[in-house]
Amino acid sequence: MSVDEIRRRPSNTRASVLRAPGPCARWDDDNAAFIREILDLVGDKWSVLVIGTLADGPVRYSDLADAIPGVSQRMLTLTLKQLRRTGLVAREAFAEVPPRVEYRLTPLGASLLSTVLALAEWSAEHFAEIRGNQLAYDRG
Amino acid sequence: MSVDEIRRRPSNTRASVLRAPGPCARWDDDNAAFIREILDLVGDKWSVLVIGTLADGPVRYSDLADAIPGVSQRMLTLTLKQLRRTGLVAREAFAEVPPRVEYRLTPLGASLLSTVLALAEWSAEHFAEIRGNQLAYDRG
DNA sequence: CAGTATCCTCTGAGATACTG
DNA sequence: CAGTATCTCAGAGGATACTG
Repeated sequence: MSVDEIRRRPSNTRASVLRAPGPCARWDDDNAAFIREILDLVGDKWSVLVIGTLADGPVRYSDLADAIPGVSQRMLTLTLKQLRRTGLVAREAFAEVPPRVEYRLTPLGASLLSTVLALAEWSAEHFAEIRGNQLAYDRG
Repeated sequence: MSVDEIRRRPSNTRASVLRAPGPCARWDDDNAAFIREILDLVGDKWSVLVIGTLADGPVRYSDLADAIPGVSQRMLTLTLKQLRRTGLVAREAFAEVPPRVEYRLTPLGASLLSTVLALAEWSAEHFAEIRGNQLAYDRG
């Protein structure tokens, strides 16, 4: 899929209006909003860390909290809720004492994991280059 | 590169400390911070839209503003500054009247574009499924 | 045209305390 | 254990006006 196809992808929420031709390609409002929605999800402060933690199999709530440095209970709960709503993560509660709740990736979540992994790989590859650019820029 | 390799990738900022083994894999603090840094960049409200707009070649400041729905001058300027600092975007000013300034992707920026495109493609493929999940979740 | 400068608002998110 | 309920605050980001 090309950039332009994504930019112009017909919206299924309302008729998308092609803007008047200009000096460069323009984002259709709907598609810009849609991309932003996915990026909000992926770019969310904790989502990707949660997804990465669930890569190897089901994990309990408290183990998630331990595995992810710095996450608060509130944010972990909100993040999990959001991921469940999107269908990336499934929750299973066991009727035991003490209570046990496990979270795991759905197939959809697993497919996103591999995509996000490509981004992580890119980051790892260009880490040094980016740091160098930042230093050079900051020097003047 | 596997999830675990990314999770454990040795930091070049300070010695990374492997955490005590637990019930599930844990993120090393440094690597979690690094991934968050890249996701902050990519997940930024305007960055990806700017990068996508520059996909086809150099674009002037005011054309960028027109091409990206809803961006304010302030945010466009800040986003471009950030992208330049990271080395994803280059700026060229022409000594003319009226002044002309063009922005274009660097090779680094172009390589990120293709990676982000994979994410956009994933989004497009699973758009309907995600919307359905959200509806189902919201119903009860 | 291509930005800066300033003000202002509103939300993301941490800390803390409580509960089934 | 696995959450929820409040309080609080910094800062992301919009609107507007100004400038080289």
